[in-house]
Parts: sequence; structure tokens; C-alpha cells
Amino acid sequence: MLERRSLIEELNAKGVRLTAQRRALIEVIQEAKEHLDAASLLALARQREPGIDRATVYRTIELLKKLRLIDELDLMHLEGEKHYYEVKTRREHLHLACFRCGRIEEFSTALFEQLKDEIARQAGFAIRIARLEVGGNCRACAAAEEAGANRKPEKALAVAGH
Amino acid sequence: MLERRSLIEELNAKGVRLTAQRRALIEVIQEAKEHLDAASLLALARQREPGIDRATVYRTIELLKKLRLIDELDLMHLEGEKHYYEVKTRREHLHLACFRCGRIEEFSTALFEQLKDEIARQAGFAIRIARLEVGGNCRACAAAEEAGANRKPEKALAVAGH
DNA sequence: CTGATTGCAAAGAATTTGCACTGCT
DNA sequence: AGCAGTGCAAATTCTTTGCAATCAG
Repeated sequence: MLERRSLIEELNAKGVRLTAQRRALIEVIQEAKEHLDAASLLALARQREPGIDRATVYRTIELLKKLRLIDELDLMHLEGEKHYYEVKTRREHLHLACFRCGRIEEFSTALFEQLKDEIARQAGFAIRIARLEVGGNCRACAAAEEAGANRKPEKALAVAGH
Repeated sequence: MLERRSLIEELNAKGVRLTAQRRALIEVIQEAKEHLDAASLLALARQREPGIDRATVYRTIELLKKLRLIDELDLMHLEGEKHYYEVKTRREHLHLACFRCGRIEEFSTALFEQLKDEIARQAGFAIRIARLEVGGNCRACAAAEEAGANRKPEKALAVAGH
């Protein structure tokens, strides 16, 4: 399921009207090095297309989701309840969110595909989106926690937050 | 993860203060037949404890999440952006949300455990929460869609093309 | 041309917070 | 008795919507 074509070409092919605003947003999302939320998307798009409004950002996100060109992520809601977006081109992967340092790690494995196959086969479910998000402590933070754990009094409620 | 004890006992054991409000909320969440969001939780809890406020609902949800007694779900945000909650007692399972009929199906498989093991091992990630949510068409709706061609309104989609 | 798309401003949904009071343990 | 827990109302955060103006095809 690889998409060689850029999102712009993809949209053209689907006969979607291309405005300057959409072009700006698409470029931003395509060139992004990290996962962007709607506000960041807006800020970056404004550098290219100053007048662009947040309503347009949300409407465009909706459009791209429906066309299945981008995926929406929660990333364990490490901060607030916003959503993050990524182009659907890279190899299918899942996200590991560290509650301690906040870093997002991507992870790929054939098991994920196998799991989806099993769901489709056993439940007869036609999967359109499968989102697996994991929260916990990354390798470094797990080690750090381990070290500090000996000194810390056990606090049932010390948590996840950030 | 075996929890034979009720949430109430669990909380007592952890030395958490038990108020009438918490008791009401816990009973509601424990007896729920379907996944409840904060608003439903509030409505149901009020039947037992009329004065209860929504702030208390959210604070209690937060508490139970931190104690790892409940899980928070998005259920593909089939309607709005609210969250749903379920007690962590049942066998670990994932959720299949049908975009067409809105039904939520639960699914269990050893592959999910294997996948988590692989993540823990290969990435050295200490998993605290692993949430897998799937969206698509359930067996019945997939069949119906197949038969009825494309004349059905969908719950979350349907774009361009025509 | 003409309907799809936009900006704007305002509304909406879901959740959180500050503060004084209440009630568990 | 003391302090965690609560209700209330207001605030915040994120997202959506109505409508008139604009622009792509």
C-alpha cells in the first residue's frame, strides 16, 4: 500500500479543488518532521499563506482524513486532548509515547499486520483504520525510574501525567 | 491481570478515601453494560447520589485511571470527541467500531499479547497502556454495503468521487 | 459562470480549575 | 480535628458552524 504520488497529485487525480490554502497545508504536513497538531499546522501554513484561518485547517484535515491520505493520532494525549496528523505514506507503524520524557517512538512489526488479518478473518470486520497507541516508559526512562525507585516511597498515585 | 475484588475493595486496600460520590460512580461504572462517557456516568450516578457534580465525575475518572482500575477509550470518536470508560477486569481486548451502524464489538486474541511482548522486548519499552482501536465495517454492514452498492449513508465518511 | 471553498466571528463540546465549604477517617 | 474531597461557576482547550465574500475550474 505504497503511495508514490505526492498528496497534491493524489488530490488532482481525485478531482479535488486545489486552493492556495490547501496547497500550503499539504506541503506543511508532507514536510513535517514530527507529528503536528491543528495549531502547529496553522502556524506553519501561515508562513506560506498568511491569511489562512483555523477553520480552513480543520476543514482540510477532515478532507484529507476522508480521502484516507492522512492518519489522525492521539499520542496518548500527553498534553491536552489535541490530535496529531501524519501522512499515510510511510510504512505502517505504531506509536510508543513515553509518559516520563514525552518522546514519541515509532515501531513496526509484522505482528501488527498479522493481528489485523486475524481481526478481519475472525470477526469478518472490514478494517478501514487500525490505530495502536502505546503509553509507558521508554528504555531510557524505564532505566532511570528503576534507579530512582529504590529511594522513592511508594506513591500509588504518582503518575502518567507529565 | 486478575482482579477478583470489586473496585471498592480495591480502593479500600489502597487507602483511598471513599465518599458517597465515588461509591456511586464506581457502582455505575462497574454495572455498566456498555461503554459510558463522562456525561452518561454523571447522569447515572445522579440517580444514586443526586447532588453529584460533573467536576467530581472527571476527578474520579482521573483517580481511577491513575490507579489503573479503568481504561479510557476513544471508540474511533464515532460521535464527538468524548471518551469512554471501562473497568479493567475483563480479559484484555480491543474494540472494533463500525462506521456504518455504530456498534462496538470487542475482540480478544493472543496475538495482541504477543505484539505487546515484542514491543517491550525489542524497543525496551515498559508498557503501561496499549490501546488498539479499529474502525471499519462490521460483518453485517460490510455485507450490506457489498449488496446495496453505494447507496447507504455512512456514519463517518463518504467523500468526493461523486 | 457557479458551486465549492474561504475568513470571520461566534457557538459548541468536553474537560479543567479556583475557591470556600463539607465530611471521611 | 485536619485535610482530602466536593459543588459551583467560570475558565480553558480544541473544534465546528453560519454566512457573506471569493475563487478555482
